[in-house]
Amino acid sequence: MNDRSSDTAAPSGRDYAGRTLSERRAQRRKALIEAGVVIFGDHGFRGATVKAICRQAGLTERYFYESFANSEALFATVYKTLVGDIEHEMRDAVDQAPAEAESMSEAALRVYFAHMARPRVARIVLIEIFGISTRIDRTYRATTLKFAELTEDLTARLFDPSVVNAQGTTPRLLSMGLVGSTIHIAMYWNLNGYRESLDAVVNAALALYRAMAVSMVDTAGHD
Amino acid sequence: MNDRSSDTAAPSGRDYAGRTLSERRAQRRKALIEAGVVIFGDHGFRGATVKAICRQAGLTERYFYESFANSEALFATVYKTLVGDIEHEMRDAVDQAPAEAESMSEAALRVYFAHMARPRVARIVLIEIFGISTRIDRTYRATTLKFAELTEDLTARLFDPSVVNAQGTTPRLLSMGLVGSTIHIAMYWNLNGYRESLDAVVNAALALYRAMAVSMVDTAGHD
DNA sequence: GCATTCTGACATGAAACATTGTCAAATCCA
DNA sequence: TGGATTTGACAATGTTTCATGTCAGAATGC
Repeated sequence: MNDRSSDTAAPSGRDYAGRTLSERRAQRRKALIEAGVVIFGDHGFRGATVKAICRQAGLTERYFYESFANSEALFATVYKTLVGDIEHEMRDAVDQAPAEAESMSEAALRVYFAHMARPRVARIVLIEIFGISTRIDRTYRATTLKFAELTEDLTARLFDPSVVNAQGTTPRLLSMGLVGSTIHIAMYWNLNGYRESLDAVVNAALALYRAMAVSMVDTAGHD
Repeated sequence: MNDRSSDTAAPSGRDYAGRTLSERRAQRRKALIEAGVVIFGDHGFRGATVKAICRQAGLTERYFYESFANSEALFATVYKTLVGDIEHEMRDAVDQAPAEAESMSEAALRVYFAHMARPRVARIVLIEIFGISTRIDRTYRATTLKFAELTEDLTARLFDPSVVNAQGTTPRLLSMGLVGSTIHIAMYWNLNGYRESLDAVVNAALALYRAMAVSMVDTAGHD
């Protein structure tokens, strides 16, 4: 359902314009992904046509189906590419930050919101991802889980199991809640026209993480 | 763009089957909204056809266009109806709860998650709402804002402006974050097959509200 | 009872798109 | 250079669905 390796074309696979077949294919595929960011980001998934994407990529429809089975497959790839880049950059920022939960969290959040400041990326990652298909919904769930796990890694000590169980809830639900607060602040930021500064949204998201930390420490201390 | 009052039909508007014209129209409209919950909830917005909705409602296509300009208009009405019911019931629960922030918050959250326990409602309100059109996106933003304001009303004292400004953020962003954490816990609950109990998700959401409250009080006290 | 209106089943037209196919020009390699 | 392949532009086909139209029969008020 995702990508295609070979299909209608190329019985021989010789060079063309100084590039091998696989190089040409990879380049076209990359162009389609970048065009997908533009078209999906500007018109949404529903408003995007294969023709418009190919036009943006400077390719014709035939090459679309060389790399992707349909526009949903391209969308899934676009989404995974964007999220993968963000995750990678976030992990780098965490590694380079002082080894302390607050600094690491702030570094990660700053990277996240810097990406969400790009309207096309924000629209794809925050809005368009929903309601396309159950398959894509599963991709979203998996992605969110990964970020929740990242959150749990970062702040593992905040979610002392005994404390958590005493409150009658689970660390997974709490970290999903924190991830959701971050996502939603970004969503509001985008839908409301980016009126707030980057610092403001980073601090708001961070305040919730900090509050959760403080709350946990307090609860543990008073027991 | 939303609903229609009169159109192709009825130059006279006499009774039929013991009901006036407006009564019949209202009944058909209601049937369409209820059918919309089923069809949109089971197949999503993209997977829903006017024909399927009419079939579910026990009506023919003509009566669809009597009440709605297109399926997007029906979806908007379905969404507003569902959210309006939830909001109404939440406010009732808050009014009947002990006049104390934690009890009121818990009462409201319990109502919210009780509704989100219905898969069709959850899918429409949490998933399908996104990416249909910019108009619907605005509806979502307005709805979320209303819930953020409700949160702010409930916990006004938690968001002492001086405290908040000292943290370099705004109460609106914080309340949006809290609303987002609640929404996202519900989304996870739904996408993950409702594995957790109602109490567990209510407590997880409540923990974040409580944490924010504790954090604010602490910060204010230490200044 | 009867002309009129309402209803439901189905037909029809129109538009948008995805996907495949055609073909001439560009490019390669031998 | 010449045969083969790759590319790009565009046509063609088929499907889907919306939105409206048609029409016979049911129900109404007078």
